[in-house]
Amino acid sequence: MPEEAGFPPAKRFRPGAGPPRRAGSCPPGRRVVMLLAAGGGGGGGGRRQQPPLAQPSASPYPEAVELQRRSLPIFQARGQLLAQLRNLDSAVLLGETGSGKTTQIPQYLYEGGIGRQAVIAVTQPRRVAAISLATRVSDEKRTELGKLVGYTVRFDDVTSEDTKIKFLTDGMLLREAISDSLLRKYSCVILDEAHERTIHTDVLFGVVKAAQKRRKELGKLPLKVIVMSATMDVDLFSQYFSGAPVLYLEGRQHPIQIFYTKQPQHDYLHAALVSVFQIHQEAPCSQDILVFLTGQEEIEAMSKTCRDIAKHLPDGCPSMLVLPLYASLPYAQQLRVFQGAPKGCRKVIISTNIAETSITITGIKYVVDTGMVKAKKYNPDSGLEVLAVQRVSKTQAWQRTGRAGREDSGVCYRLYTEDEFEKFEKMTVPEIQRCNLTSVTLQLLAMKVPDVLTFDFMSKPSPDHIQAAIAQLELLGALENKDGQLTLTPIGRKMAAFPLEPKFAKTILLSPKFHCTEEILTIISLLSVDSVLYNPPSRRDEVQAVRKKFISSEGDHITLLNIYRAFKNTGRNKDWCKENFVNSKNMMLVAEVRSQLRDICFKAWQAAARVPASTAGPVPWTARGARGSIATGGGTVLTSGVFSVSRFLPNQMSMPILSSRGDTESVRRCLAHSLFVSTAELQPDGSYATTDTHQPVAIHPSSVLFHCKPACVVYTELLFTNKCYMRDLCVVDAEWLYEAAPDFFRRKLRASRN
DNA sequence: TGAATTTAA
Repeated sequence: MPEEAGFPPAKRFRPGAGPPRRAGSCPPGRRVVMLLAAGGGGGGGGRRQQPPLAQPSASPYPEAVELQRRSLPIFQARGQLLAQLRNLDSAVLLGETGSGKTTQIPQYLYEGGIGRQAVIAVTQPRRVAAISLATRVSDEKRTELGKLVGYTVRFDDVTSEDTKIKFLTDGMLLREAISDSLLRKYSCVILDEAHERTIHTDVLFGVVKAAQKRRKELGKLPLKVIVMSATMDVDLFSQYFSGAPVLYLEGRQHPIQIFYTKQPQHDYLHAALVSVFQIHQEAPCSQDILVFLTGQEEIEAMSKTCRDIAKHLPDGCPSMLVLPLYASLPYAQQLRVFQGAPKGCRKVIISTNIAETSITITGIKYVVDTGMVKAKKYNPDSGLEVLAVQRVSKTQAWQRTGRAGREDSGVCYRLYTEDEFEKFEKMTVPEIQRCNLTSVTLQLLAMKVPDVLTFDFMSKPSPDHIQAAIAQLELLGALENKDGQLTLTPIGRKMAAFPLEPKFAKTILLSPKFHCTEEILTIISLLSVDSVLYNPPSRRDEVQAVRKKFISSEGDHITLLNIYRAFKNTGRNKDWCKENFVNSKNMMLVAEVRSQLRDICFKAWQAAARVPASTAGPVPWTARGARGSIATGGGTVLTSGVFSVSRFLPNQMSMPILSSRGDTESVRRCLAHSLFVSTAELQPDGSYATTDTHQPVAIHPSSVLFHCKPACVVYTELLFTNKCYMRDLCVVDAEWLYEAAPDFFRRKLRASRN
């Protein structure tokens, strides 16, 4: 293979769960039950007699579907699997990709009469997966989606009273746990893709374990927990669920050849380029290539280089279709990776880690793995989040490799040596140890977890890390400390009702005081969705020219508000989006988020009204001489005397959703009052430093304030990349900040010192 | 003064 990269002979692997193994030797779990012997897909050798389905009469599906289900590797283990699962409270299921575990196990349980008393939940880290799995399983059961089999994701609940098998995002189940921490609706919770260790799955581990224990103590319907993982590191899962047995299922993956480089590569981009063209010159052009790089800029640059080189290849060499792939690419361009290349042309996809799990492309024969990712790390000392290019973990490398063997045998070029690979971390550090914990902490407190610091996390974040989250929540007024016991304040409870970062929830809850809830709802929706602005580096001048008309000297929040208004005024027009370099898919999402938040404003009020007066506390908003229009929440009527409110309030009202009309100052005041922890001030030397810790920071070049030097700003995000950048800034008056939090700012603000 | 991985509620 590529001479410069210097690949020695390949090794053969069956990917999915990791390196090759012999049946007897692994996996390393404690009580391992091998449910399916090797050779499942081969067809040769002694074919086992197929066990009949639970009730012969319960087979209403046409033969084709039935045959298809029976042909899955997992089917041969069905009887054993059910026998095991019937008697277990908890189990860990290690199933390679292609084993059929996610679609079949919920059906087996249901058909076997396990967990029929209530609902079987299957969680997924991603929305699309939850939806497509539910669709698939309801097809297999020949039922209408939303009847026996349904799904619940944000903005979309396709379930009914008949639903017994429910696919949902892990974030959604977590949200449900806030109002019912015992998960009473469910007889069984299957946590799928557990190896990905998303922050939501990790919190769910603890929630589900606690619910299981508590239900047992109370003599209620037992809760069965099944953890499903596609990688070998299941020991931790098993230990966490008091030594739950590990059931092992073999999958059906195609063999993949792996090449390592002979020498370490100091320039992985160059090595990737060489590899791509080497493959291109040698392999049949119907075989596509997938390259893993780290980010947009790198990918765009590499795409351009590839296209340039492809133009000047010798005769007889196939042509090349180069497609970049990353999350912020407009949806229409993302879709192109699924289309086949024209005849005589090879498809080369250059992607971020989005193609590791989120997007699956068929027909990939070759994977080129640079061994690098861009990922967030958390620095507990400074409390800063750092985004940096780093080495992948072994798990990630296997995941990438597996992308080559989905339909047929494949090849993976690893642009690092085998020795280097051996030094990679075994697993990716779980997200819960890598990011800000304020949201999680608020959610746990809303579930009335007695002590967040001792919460039974599978992989504990450091105490400093949790303490920092508690401190943030205290500053936001969400917490109070009653005799050493942390509890939520009434505002804190309302904050937990919003599917937002706590500081954004607080902003909304404060907005009535500034008569600008309409505007704040829009701004917060825009901030809580992926960027609606599309900035192709190659068309920078065009973008700048077009964006000029929206720009506000008051900062990014007001600018975003202008863009949303323009979008709305054009009737949510897609062509308008395209002309203005606005990501229409994200913009539509903003509108959905906004209406959800608006609903919650009404509900949060109603919920607060139900709390007895003694504990309700003062209501955070008062309607003094209303400017603008008042919207009422679907005829909400509150009984007077149920809660304590200021005497200025009328008897009958709901949370006032007012518009400040053209008054942007009150919007900025509102932001100052809720984001005061995140302020930075101009220093005498022209640089910026945060007010709180005097961390040197800079205005991000994407900000409309990049060329300006306002004295004082609040920002919504701080991220360390090349520098410590503030993103989404709003110009504020130092006086407003002082007014918002006099204790916090005493002797801190430059303005108050001078 | 110069640039963002990804997912979810």
